[in-house]
Parts: sequence; C-alpha cells; structure tokens
Amino acid sequence: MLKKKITLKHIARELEVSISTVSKALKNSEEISRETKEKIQAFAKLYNYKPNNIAISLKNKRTKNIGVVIPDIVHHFFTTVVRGVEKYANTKGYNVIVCLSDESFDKEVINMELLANGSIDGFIMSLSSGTQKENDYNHLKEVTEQGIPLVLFDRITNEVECDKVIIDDAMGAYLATKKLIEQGRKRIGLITTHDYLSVSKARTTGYQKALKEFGVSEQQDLILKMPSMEMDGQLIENFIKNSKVDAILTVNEIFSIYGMQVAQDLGLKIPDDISFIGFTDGLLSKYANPSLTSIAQHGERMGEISAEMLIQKIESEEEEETYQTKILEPTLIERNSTIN
Amino acid sequence: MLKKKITLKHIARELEVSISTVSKALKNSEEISRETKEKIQAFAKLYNYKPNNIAISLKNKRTKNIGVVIPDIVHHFFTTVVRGVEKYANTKGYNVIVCLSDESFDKEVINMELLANGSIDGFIMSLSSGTQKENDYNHLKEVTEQGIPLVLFDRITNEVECDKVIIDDAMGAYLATKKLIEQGRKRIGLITTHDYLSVSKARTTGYQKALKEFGVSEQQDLILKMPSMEMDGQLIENFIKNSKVDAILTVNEIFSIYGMQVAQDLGLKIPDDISFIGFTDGLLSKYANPSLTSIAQHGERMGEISAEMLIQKIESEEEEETYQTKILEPTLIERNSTIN
DNA sequence: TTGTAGGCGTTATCAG
DNA sequence: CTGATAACGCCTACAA
Repeated sequence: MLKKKITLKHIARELEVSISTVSKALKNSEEISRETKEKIQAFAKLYNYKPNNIAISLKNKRTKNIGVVIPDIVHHFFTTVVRGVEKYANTKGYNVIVCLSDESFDKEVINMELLANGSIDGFIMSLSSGTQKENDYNHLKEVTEQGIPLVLFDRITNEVECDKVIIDDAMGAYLATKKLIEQGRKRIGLITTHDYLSVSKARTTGYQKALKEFGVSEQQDLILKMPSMEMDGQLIENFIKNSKVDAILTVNEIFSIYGMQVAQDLGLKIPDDISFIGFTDGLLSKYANPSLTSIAQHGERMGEISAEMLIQKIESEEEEETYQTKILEPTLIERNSTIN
Repeated sequence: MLKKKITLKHIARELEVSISTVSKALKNSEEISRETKEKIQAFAKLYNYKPNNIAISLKNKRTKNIGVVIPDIVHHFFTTVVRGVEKYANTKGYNVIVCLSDESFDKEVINMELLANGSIDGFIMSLSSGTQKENDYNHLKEVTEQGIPLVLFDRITNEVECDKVIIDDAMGAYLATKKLIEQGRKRIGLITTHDYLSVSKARTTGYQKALKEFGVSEQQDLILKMPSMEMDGQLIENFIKNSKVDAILTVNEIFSIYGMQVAQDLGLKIPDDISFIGFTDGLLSKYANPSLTSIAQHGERMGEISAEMLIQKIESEEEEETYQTKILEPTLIERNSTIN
C-alpha cells in the first residue's frame, strides 16, 4: 500500500542507466539523447518523482526556509505580519518556519540557535519583551556574525546591525494626540507599558511631543504605565476615575476597549465625555462598541517588506554590509470613539 | 569578521585526526581516549560547533519539522491551535512550519506537495473551504500513502483515513440552543455558512436537534446561510429585521458581534429583546459590548492533542494502521449577551 | 584507540 | 551521449 518516495537511484536501477544520467535527463539537459530523456521523464512522471528538498538543501547550502520569530501568535498584529511574510516568501519559493518566543528571552535564544544550525536561510523577528528587558542581544549578533541575514521588525534594537522595518510609532502617537487636542480635549491620558519596549517608548515620545507643541496651558503628562504585558483592569479603572481625563490614547487595542467599558460603566458618554484612540487597528477596534479610532500599523505590509529585504539579502551574492531601516507611516483610522 | 559555521571536517583537519574520531569524541564515545576527547571537545566548544541540522536530517530521514497547514492565520481560533502545536512540539524538539492555504484548494495542494518532499515528518492541518467545496482529497491521500503521518483538526473529512481532532460541534450548537430555549426564547435564529464546511454542517445539525427535542410548537428553522466566508452586513441586518427572532446563534464570533450592533441600532435591548450566542470564544467575545456568550472551541488544547498524536505516529516504529478521532467537549461560556 | 569506507539524495565536473 | 567520481555534513559498521 505504501508508495514510498522514489529517488534518482531507484529510477537509475530500474531503467539500467546511471544516476547522473537520470539527474540530467530530468533537468532536460542537452547532453542526453531525446530517447533516453523521454524514457526517464515518463518513468519519473509515472512514479511521481520529486527531488528531495533536504538533499538539495545540503548540496546548495540553501534551505529556502525563513525563520520567523515572534513573541506571540495569538495576537492580531503579529499574525498580519506573518501573513505578509508568507505572501511574499511563497512567491519566491520560500517556506516559513514560525517560532514563538512567548515573550521570553530564553526561548528566543533557544529557538534561534536551533534554527541557525542550517534549518533556515535567514531570520525575520520581533524582540520578545524579555529580551528588551534584559537588553542582551548576543544571540542576534552571533547569528549575523555567522552571515545569516536578519530583519528586525516592530520591536527592534539599535544594538544590532541589520535591516529593520518599523512604523513611525512616535508619529503615530503624535497624530493621535494632535487629533485629540484639535478636538478640544484638555486632559489627554496615555496608557502604555514599560519603556523597555521600544515601541511603547517611541509612542510615549510622540504623545509628549504633541502635548508640548500644542499644549494647552493646564496640560500635563497623564501617563499610566501598566506593570506587565497583561491588562490590569483595576489600574485602568482607577486611572479613569481619578485622573479626570477627557481623552485617552493607548498603546494597544485592549487597553482602549477595556477603558471604554470602564468609562461607560461610570456613566461617561463616548466620545462626548471622553474619547479614545488605540494602536493596532485590529478586529477589536472595528467591532468594538463604540468602534475604536486607532492607529493602523500596517502589519501585512511590514511583513511583505521584511520578507523582501530578507530574501534580497539571502540571494545577493556580495557581502553587502549596508543595512537600512524602513519606516512606514502609520495611519489614523477614525471611528466612533472620537467622532459621531 | 564572519565566523562561519564550523564542521566536523574543520575540526578534524585542525586537530589532525579523522572525521569519525571527532564525531565519536563529541558524542563522548567510549571508543575514544580521554585525552583525545577532551582536546576535541574543548576545541569544538571554543569554536561553538553545532551539528548541521540538514545533514542530520538527510542521514536520519527525520527532519524534526512539523508542517501545519491552516486556511488563515489572522484568525483567533487557528492561532490558538498553532500555539498549542508549538507548545507540545517544542517540548519534543520539533519545529513548526506554518503554511497558509488562504482558503484555496490550489494553494493547499501546492504547499503540501512542497513540504512533503522531505521537509517535514508529518502534517497537522485544517481543510480550506476551497477543498471542502471541491470535495477533492487526493493530495491528502497521496501524503498518507507515502507513509507521512497526518492529523486533521476542526475542519476534517471522512474521505481520508488519518487521526483527527475536533470538538463536538453538534453538541456545542445543541448546548447553546438548549440554553436559549430554556431562557424562554421562542424564535431562535441561526446564522451560518455553507454546509460544505464540515463544522457549519455539524453545528446546524446540533441546532436543529435541540429545536426538535425541546421545540416549542411555533418553533421553526430560522436559518441564514451566508454565501461566503466574508461577512455581509446587509444580509444580517435584513435577517434580524424580518425574521422577528428573539435569539440568534452564530457559527463564529463576527456574525454575532455584527448582529448585536445591528440589533442595538434597531433599538433592541440585549439580552432582553434578543440574545446572542456565538462560536469561538475569542477576544471579540470577551471584549464586545455587551460581552458575548459563546462556545469555546479549546483551540490550544486541540493543537496540543494534534501534535501529540502526530509525534506519536512519527516516532512509533510500527506501521500502525489504526486511526482515532478525538472529540473534545465544547464549553458554553456565559456572558452578558444572554444574562444580565 | 583511531581511521576507512560507504551511504543518506542530489548535482557538477570530468572522463569515456 | 553516458557514466564514474566527488562533494555537501554527518554517522556508523567495520578495519587496522
């Protein structure tokens, strides 16, 4: 019953020719006679011969695999990036090996080391919070020193020389804050995470820049820093109750969604009494009630660009030591949490 | 600057011993003298020697890679499954290659054929809608005939003999419908997709079973079949307006979320005038307003079980021709769309 | 205790 | 036009 994979050797033996003749015949080489080629090709087709990827990888020192290392996969933004990577990679004949660091430094290191031993031709990754906290990038440096191309996206670091793709997080926060100010909001809060996350830091900067630039006199920083990646509902509730904000910008969707619920429970009208803008224009923003105005991060595009940059590096012969950082423009998507 | 990967050959040449001596020494073989072993191990460590995965794969005919083929990755349920697969696979030293079929039969076929040529040791997959529509499973049969283990989850077919993992979709729909009936709902609608999707079909069956079993006299089927995977807001709106339902069960989250918005726009109170239950207990259900009662599909557990079954098959020597189907119990998670 | 040889499946070079 | 040989990196049975 088992139709095991057939190899060049089998064909050669069966047809009583040499392995190299078979190999050439299947490549339609000019060296081989029409007759022999036809015989071999017919036989190969009949038995559904397909070359073994692993053997080819060993020979070519090319796997046609891309390693994508992300902190979490149950996460809208990262999945859109993966989709973008897949999309581009597939057109170029590459497969995508997905590894989850689970926001852990150790897992990130282990995963990368494993894949770096020949399983992939290059990495596309976003740093785990654990890594950004430890601020230790030796595993990345080792990879690049071995000549394995690396593209960092979204959560990046300046410690490593490699190609990078991000959106202009500061500008995103700036745009959002500006929008709120222009709507006449006077006390604009920011709910963020720790600054060791590169993106949160950049967003905070953008928020502060806008405040400074357009700042109404009484304006001041109203920043809530969540202690962990998890959401702490109580903190948000207290923040809304005590800080008397009339607008809130959050570095993700969840904080906003939850904030809106708290606000509504407190009897506040959205957006009349308080308005919200979140980051990461995902499903939650679209389907929230009221729908959430948010800063689109263009994950899919980011994935495509990352894959393009990576494959370009993989396939370029020369050892170019030039790296670039592509910065995408964020887009403000207006919904009912700021307008009605 | 480039510290290229070092091989056994390099070490052997450098230390003026044979390759096999190096190989054995690094495996701490008894055959090799203490002295030689120490010398070799020290050198290997210094130069950070790591065996090449590809070479080992070729030799062992084992890649330690699992191919996961799913219709879409920007999708909560599938990502939870992937996470479960990763979790279990990693503990067993396997990597996960993710391929997206994009709901397309053709892409599913291409992806699988590519990976089947030696890149993976087994498949975990959920059928694309395109495949279920075509009802053509030859690509799956070929894979299993080649002796490559396959586990189907969620969207499965009886046409292929292999291990399967699903939740009891009929029971899920039955439980939900029963709950609605017990709450005194009289006109319970179902919003689903085409029946060629195995899960939608099963859910419809469960819904009808409950209606029949508990059916209030006036009860009848109030079924809206969405023509595509995409959501058509207009159809839902008309359905709610015209069918006079006082409860709706939907085969995913989105239909419910959207339905709730339509209902609220029509001035209906949830859950007083109309209540909702959806499938796939994801973020949307949790953060919707009101929060959505839903049937949890236990994706992560499903992924773990799939991986466990697959790896068990991969690593078992014998050609067992026995396949099992594991059926997980769905769980009804009550939220504010049915209670307040 | 160490080394040689052959093989995993493929391709490229060179010889016949 | 066809085939033998070596090589990719590793492992292992068998010699020495």
